[in-house]
Amino acid sequence: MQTTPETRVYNTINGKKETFSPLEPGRIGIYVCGITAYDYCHIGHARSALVFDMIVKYLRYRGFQVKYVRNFTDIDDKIIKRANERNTSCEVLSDEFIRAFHEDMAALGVAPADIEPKATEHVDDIISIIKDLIQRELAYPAGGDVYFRVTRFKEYGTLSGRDLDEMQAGARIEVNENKEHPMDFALWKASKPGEPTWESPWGPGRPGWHIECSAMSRKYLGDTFDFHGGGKDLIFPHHENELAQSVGASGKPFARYWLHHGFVTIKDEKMSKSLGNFLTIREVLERFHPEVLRLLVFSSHYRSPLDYSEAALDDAATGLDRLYQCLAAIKGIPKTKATETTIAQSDRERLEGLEGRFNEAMRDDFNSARALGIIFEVVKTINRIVQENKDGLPPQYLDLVSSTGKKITELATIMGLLTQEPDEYLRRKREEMLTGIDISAEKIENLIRERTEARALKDWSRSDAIRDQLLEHGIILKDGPEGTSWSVKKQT
RNA sequence: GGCGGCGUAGCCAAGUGGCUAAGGCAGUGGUCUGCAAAACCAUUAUUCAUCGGUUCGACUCCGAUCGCCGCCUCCA
Repeated sequence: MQTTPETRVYNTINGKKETFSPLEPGRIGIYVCGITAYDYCHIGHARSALVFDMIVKYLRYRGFQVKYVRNFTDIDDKIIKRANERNTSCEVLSDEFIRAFHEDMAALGVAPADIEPKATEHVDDIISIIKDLIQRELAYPAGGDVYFRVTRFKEYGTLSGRDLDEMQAGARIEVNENKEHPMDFALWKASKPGEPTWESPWGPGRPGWHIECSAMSRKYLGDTFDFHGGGKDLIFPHHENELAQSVGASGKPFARYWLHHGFVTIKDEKMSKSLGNFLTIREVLERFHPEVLRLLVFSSHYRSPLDYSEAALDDAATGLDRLYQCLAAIKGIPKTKATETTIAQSDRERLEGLEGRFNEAMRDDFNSARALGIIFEVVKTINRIVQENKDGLPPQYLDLVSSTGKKITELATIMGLLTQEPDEYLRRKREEMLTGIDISAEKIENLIRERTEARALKDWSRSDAIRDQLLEHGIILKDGPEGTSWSVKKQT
């Protein structure tokens, strides 16, 4: 654990990068809004999970004890609607997609949150917080519903940077006679026939969307805690309303730092269910290694938009191979006793400076893109050293190179990258590619043997014919010092 | 209409009031090879949407213009 230099984070609430200091020294509480479980997750959800996975892992690497809470919304309008369409219950439906979510996260290598609470398991906590709000006259029951009284909460709008008058001007709000003010929002909704229902002081009903997060964050992290995160689209109304509810109920500060990540776009348009331009996580993982997606995601800053395309993933895949190939190459350097070979001072400094520069980047609002750039720089330096010292390196230099390799692996792991054994990764990659090829490995090996004989006889035309034959099957040959190896051509 | 963000090489993407404007992909040149391929190395922006202003000095700060995107309704 290093003496921690300051970490700076961009806080949505004031639009500034601030120096982070935890509420309690050494400990961090973070609440992230998870999914509404009624469908498979798309790449946008993946980005959210990956970004906060990285942030939590980084904070832990920095020595903080992190309590990470990410909820599931398992009761809401969309779930009710979908359950009705499918002729099933909300519970069955949301369970199914929570399971699917866990599968997707496991496939992505995203660690589970420490606590993953569900709204339906916290109805008592929700009711209790609503009572507090009513008592403080920040909420009122009306026609079986309960609404938050926005005009009573002076700071309403501070998170999203708007004020009530502005919002009303351009508002597209449904008419609701029960509400005192058009911007008042539901804390509790009277249930309609056939909907899941809980008893409450205001009659049978169910929680509104925002209140669950106020109740669950309070329960697991307390009234005031460090980080609250989610996608930019949650800033308004979800987080604005949460803030109002929580501060309203407790009279204390709520989240101290608000982190919001940018969207995944496709052709520069937001990926969303309503636009229908989304890809599910499982669809993408059918075609790409999870670390490829991670490399793409962390190649841009978490607050920027991220444009998704197959081409971008192809690029990322090539980049990932480069990283793994470097690590594999390090293992191949022979050790020599020679003392003639040296590594230039500037190169040594580059290798030794890796962790410091990596941290400089990550400390600055989790700038994973810059951090990756630094890793790639070091990889390039190592590749050059390896190239220039094919005959081997003396022990002290070999130690430097291999410990740098280990450090690269350690740091990349914060982003969930380079988690496999390099040889294993490269081997499996080849195997996976072979599945789309209409020729067996055995047959390939036989042809290679035949070609080797031809080459020994300098029968180049025969040799080239065999190479062309294999190329038709998508197999590329490589003649190296230890004989001929082969790989599968990239599919285009 | 209100609020916010973005515009950096062929593509993606960091970054800074003044040292060589990271890095990845693609391209080009080389090493290697019988020729290739793969891998590796080298190289690729006198310039940061446009026009003004502040400054000794701006791509970085300010203003305007153009273009793109997001939020204001469910949404990661």
